[in-house]
Amino acid sequence: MGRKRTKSGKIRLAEVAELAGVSPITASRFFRNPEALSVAKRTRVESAARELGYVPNLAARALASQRTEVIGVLIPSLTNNVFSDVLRGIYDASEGSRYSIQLSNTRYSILQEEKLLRLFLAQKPAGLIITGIDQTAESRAMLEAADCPIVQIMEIGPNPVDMMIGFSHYDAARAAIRHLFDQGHRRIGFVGARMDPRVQRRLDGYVAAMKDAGLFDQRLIVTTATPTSVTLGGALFADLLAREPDIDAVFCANDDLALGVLFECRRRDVAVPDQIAIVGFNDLEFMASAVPTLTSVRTNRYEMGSTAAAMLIEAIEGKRPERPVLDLGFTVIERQSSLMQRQPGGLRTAEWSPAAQNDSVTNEP
Amino acid sequence: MGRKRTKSGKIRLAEVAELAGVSPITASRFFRNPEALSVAKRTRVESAARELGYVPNLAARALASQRTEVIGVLIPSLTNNVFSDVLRGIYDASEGSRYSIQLSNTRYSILQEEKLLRLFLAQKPAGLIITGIDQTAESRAMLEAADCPIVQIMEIGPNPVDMMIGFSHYDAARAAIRHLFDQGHRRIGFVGARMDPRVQRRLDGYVAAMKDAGLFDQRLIVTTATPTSVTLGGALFADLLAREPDIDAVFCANDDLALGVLFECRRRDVAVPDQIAIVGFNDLEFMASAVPTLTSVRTNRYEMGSTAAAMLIEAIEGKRPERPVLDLGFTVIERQSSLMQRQPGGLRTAEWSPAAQNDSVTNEP
DNA sequence: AGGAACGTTGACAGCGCTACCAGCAACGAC
DNA sequence: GTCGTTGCTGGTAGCGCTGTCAACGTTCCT
Repeated sequence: MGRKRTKSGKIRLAEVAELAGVSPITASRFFRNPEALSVAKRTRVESAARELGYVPNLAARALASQRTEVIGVLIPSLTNNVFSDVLRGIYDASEGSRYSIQLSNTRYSILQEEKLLRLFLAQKPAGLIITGIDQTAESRAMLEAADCPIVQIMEIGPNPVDMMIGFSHYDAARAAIRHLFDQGHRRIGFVGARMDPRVQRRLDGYVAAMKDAGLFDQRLIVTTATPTSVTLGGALFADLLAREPDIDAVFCANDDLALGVLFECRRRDVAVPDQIAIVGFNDLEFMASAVPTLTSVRTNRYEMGSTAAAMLIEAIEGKRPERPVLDLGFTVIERQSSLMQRQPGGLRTAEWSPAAQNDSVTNEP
Repeated sequence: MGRKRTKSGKIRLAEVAELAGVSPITASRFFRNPEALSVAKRTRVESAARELGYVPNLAARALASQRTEVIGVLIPSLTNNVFSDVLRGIYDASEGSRYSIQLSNTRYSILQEEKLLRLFLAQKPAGLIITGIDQTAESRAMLEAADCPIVQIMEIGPNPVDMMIGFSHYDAARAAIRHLFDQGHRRIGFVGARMDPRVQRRLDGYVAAMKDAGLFDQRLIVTTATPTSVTLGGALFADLLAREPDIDAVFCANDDLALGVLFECRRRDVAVPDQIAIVGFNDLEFMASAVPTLTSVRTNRYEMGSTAAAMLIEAIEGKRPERPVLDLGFTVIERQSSLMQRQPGGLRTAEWSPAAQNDSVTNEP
């Protein structure tokens, strides 16, 4: 009776084919492209597979077809809330598809990223999602030589490797500062941590806005390479306040820092927003709940992840998007921490959509 | 000249072997068990591999060896901070090993878990990390039949499938309540969300502690199946307070809820801890930074992840741990939000270590 | 009616690696 | 000196699947 089963007792494609009364290759096609089969054989194979509880062997498939059904994802941090939202989007969008996610953590190092990229590409992934637009020259070359679709996420920039989805951190920061100007603030501090490329571009946006208004002062900027935390936000703000007691607002490069600043204000009995206005970045869930509620720049992180994965899967399957670069925009969510006169509703938003926009404050260099 | 290269231009093991002047199988052994080679051949293969930039084809390896070098990880949520810490531990511990992590999200559904488990096991993972001790009977059967090491994480219970690492949520909750008793609180509310099995066991611990003290009152408990959030913490607390205005403390099933409660207190001008004491669970970073600082039960999440992965890898390689069940314990971090008289140092801790412990409050049923 | 075009199916030959077993030299025990 | 025994190396034969191409009807066009 030949070898009916492998020693491990697993059902092979050949068994399914035999039960269905077709050749193995026909059974194989059923799983990859059912439309190519006649209805009769399709149902036969389907019921045979179900009856035997067949599960394809992905290793054999990968070896024979010279490609895997793995989407590689490179992100800089697993701890950061921002990435957990993005990841959730990626996993949600890939669920139900044939593709599985292979995740790796670059720890904010582009050298580590290069190393992981080499590893990933050697396994011929079906597609790749990478964070940001700052890769080493070597990484860039590998990406360009890769024969799979690639999506860069988190921000947009001039030279996409392939597809790109994100928003302008520079513009978002400028919009936040403009909001503070609108509320009458002039001595606006900047608090930033980690200082990865995207935080750096937020700083650039802040600097540009301040310079445009003739209000730039280097001493208003406090940054550190240390990873971000709520506690750190409080500490950096304390430093800033000690040095520049006349500041009237703080723009924080992320919401954890903003929460830390809020707590530090409370600790020092500094009134928010009357003495110090606070603006954060990302609009994490707690911002709406804090007392006072905290203004932040909402970024569409979940959508970034899910859209990136969806675009990637489409591209893998040959349907390339009409526009390879997608700007998801951002929204300044104005809340109590930065509004000088309370609004009746308590919430105003200044949305910035990338499509139809002619706004001098956010778009000028 | 035979086929020197595959069409894709990739270096194969055979090329490395040829350059090194050994047989392919010897080259293969170099990558799996270098000690089995003579020093001369070892160095020859090593330099040949380096020179050609050889990267093994994992699909072929998996197919030939009938096993993969993949560690499957099943967690219920990607959003929850708790799991991002655990995950970081897992990824850190697996880095540098030959194993790669395959992550899937059960979304707190044991049916989804069962489905994913079936998928994972079909690919013969090298090992498996699963969350919690509540699996379907079907899942349980599959796990017991699986021929790979398995670690259950996040909590400990009576019947490990294989290895287990975590702590007693029940005991941790009791320790938190005991701390509140010590501080003179009697009408202690419970605020919980999502109500997954571990939160449920925290509730059980709370109930047991309250009953033991003769202080149990069903009306002190507010729970919901809704996913947790800071905002939700405030809302649940508002409900509780409306119904039971005489409460003097709240034990929150997690720190997000606790932060929400703190904000709600601030919103209502309820003094913390003088009118209401607050205790959270997990000791996320912001708890130490809040105003007042928030008491919480510290859980060793990163260690749980890293130790689980390390144990698993050891077990995969044949070195099974002496004790398959590891209790990582917890620590009640006492901070301002629950201390009736301020301590000079501002921080006291009541550590509970699983090893040498004879504490009636935490260990009685 | 002849032929092209299409849809459907199957035979064959690997994909790149490792399990298994055999072979060979060097060594020590009797 | 013979016989294991050990350490290292290589040959053979797949692992389970799919790419390629050829072959077979069937339909449709001219």
